[in-house]
Amino acid sequence: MKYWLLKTEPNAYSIQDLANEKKKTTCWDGVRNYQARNFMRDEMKIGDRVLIYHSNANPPAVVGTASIVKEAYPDHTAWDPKDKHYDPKSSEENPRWIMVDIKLEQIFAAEIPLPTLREMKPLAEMELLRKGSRLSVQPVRKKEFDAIVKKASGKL
DNA sequence: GCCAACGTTGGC
DNA sequence: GCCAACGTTGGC
Repeated sequence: MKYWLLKTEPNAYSIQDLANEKKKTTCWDGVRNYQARNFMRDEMKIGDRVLIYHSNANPPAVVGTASIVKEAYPDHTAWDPKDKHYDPKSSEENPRWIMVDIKLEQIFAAEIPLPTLREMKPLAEMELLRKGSRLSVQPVRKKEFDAIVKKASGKL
């Protein structure tokens, strides 16, 4: 089983929006970065665990967890000229972008803000905390995932 | 709103 | 294949 972190801007789509979905499940559409796509396409499997991160928020924070419930399939929003993430180079015959479905596991009672993440020793090498890191879909080490969930449960 | 750090595009 | 110009991300 693998561990991941997915970024979302709460202004556009927050973890509360996910909680409000039927079955607390949503398709993770709109990813338009090759490295992020490749992680979703090649490595994400049903049952993998996910940290949800609110970027461009006050403060930016890890706000909860989810899991993968459907593996990679074409992102149809790329074919819709009216969609914000429309890409004319993607077609039904040759889809360039893909998405997965995720299901909410838990919203942390207390989110973990970025400054706190930076103080946590087990997260010293975390991709999210690297200077200039912009990847919206990124792998997370088990010890990083566990440390964050443990912190959120108030056991640290 | 600013701007540093990236990623992509396209001329050559 | 290089690289300048441009667009985007995301913390502050």
